[in-house]
Amino acid sequence: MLREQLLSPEPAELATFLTRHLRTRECLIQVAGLAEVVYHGRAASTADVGAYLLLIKPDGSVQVHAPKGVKPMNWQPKTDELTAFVEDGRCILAAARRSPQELVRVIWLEPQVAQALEIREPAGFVLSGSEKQLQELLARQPELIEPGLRVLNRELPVASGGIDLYAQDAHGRYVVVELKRGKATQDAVSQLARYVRSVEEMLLRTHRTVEVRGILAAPDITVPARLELEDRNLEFVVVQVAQVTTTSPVQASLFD
Amino acid sequence: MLREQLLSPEPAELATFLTRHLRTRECLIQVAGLAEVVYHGRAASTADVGAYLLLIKPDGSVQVHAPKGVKPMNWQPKTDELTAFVEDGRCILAAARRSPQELVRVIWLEPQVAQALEIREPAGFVLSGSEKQLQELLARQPELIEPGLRVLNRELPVASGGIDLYAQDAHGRYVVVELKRGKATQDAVSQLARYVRSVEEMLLRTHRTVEVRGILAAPDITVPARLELEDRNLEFVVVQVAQVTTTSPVQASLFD
DNA sequence: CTGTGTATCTCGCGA
DNA sequence: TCGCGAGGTACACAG
Repeated sequence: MLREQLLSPEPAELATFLTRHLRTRECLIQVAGLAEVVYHGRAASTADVGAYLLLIKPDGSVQVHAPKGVKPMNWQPKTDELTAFVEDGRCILAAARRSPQELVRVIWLEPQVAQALEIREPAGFVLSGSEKQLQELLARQPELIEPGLRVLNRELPVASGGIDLYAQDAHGRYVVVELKRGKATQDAVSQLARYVRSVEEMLLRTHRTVEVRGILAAPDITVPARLELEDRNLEFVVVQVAQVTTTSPVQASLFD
Repeated sequence: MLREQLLSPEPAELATFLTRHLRTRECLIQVAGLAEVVYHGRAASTADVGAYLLLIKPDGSVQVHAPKGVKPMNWQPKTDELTAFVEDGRCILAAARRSPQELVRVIWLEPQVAQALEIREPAGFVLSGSEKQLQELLARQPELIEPGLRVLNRELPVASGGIDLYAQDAHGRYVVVELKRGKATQDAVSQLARYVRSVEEMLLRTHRTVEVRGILAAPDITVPARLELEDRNLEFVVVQVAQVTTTSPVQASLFD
């Protein structure tokens, strides 16, 4: 799996190494050591010489990690041009991107370890608990939101954006449901209000008068959001994706 | 800088290695090889056996990278408990976190390379072009928004959230300015409308009548946002953080 | 290509 | 802690 490793390579060595593996696009490339990083694009940034870790994935994405946090210090999600060369006696990696026009340059002063790791295609990855799943669940069992609710549409497109669930209640009133997988904030209330307004406008083109209900469905809601919700005459309903509560010995020991 | 490296370690070896370096919290730890990853917390996920790269930073953050994308496949931003042990003949890394209660487990089937990299403290990192900078600029030169505008407050706290710029125009009318560093969307319009409403309510407690203007200041705006803005009687002003347009030979060659 | 919305968002700042 | 908002957000998806 470790295809190649260089220890404290010379600039030219590193450049050759990088160029070779960038070409094949088969390996995850890593370089660790002292470097400067410059970014220019949507914003601009400079990082003084420090000990950083560079990752280049086979898909061309680039990330430079500092010793803290999950987020890279600098990155490039999709590179259109990825080149390594020697300039002023130092190896430089340049990751460029059009649209938006952006450039990340990593200037290696003291590369310590460079590796090329062979990576097979990614294996099956399943994530559960997303909003999409919640939507599917509630589309099947709208009574979890309110008895008598009938779902007319999912992801109903309306004046930019889609309404999570569009429904009719037991009295025939139209209902806009906005789902959130986490605690609902004021943003969600604004979003819901926007959709309700769109639906009202839409219905007023065919109906004389309309009453459209707006329901925010989430496991929880912040206090300010709740206030604004009530202020706007919208409603809140608790919904929850069932989480398997495994209490394996390991987990128990780690949390207790 | 490369403190220690193991090639194809036995489970017990890897566990010992991890435990030792987790204790010192001095090194960035890396393990690459075949593993399974399980996550359970705000959501839940499983990844089949695959070739992944594990990074553990000195601050305790954990990330598991698959061969694609900037985002890790699994991660843990801040771990309260980080342990490595052998179970059923396999080395397991467990990263646990209270609040939210979350657990990431990496089960190593075939660890290939494990490294401990010495990392010095992060060097000076300067980002320019942020909204904060834009705010500072416009607070100093409010005439860039509108002639005669006087800034009364920055980050004025109001009903949860802060108003970027609170000002008064040449006619003495109060003005709420919402800044965006990028293209303004409907969200920004909602936000601005919310703030204008808050200010109106606030002023109505001391004034008989009020007229509060709302200005969205950004380099650009989406069409739907513009429509909603006009609909709500709010205004848009183009502002731009000056971007240095370096056209160094390198950049030119990379983009042309 | 833009526009929109989700995210285990992360991260930092305040109350 | 919670709540809010920014982010070079990344990323997927629709029109």
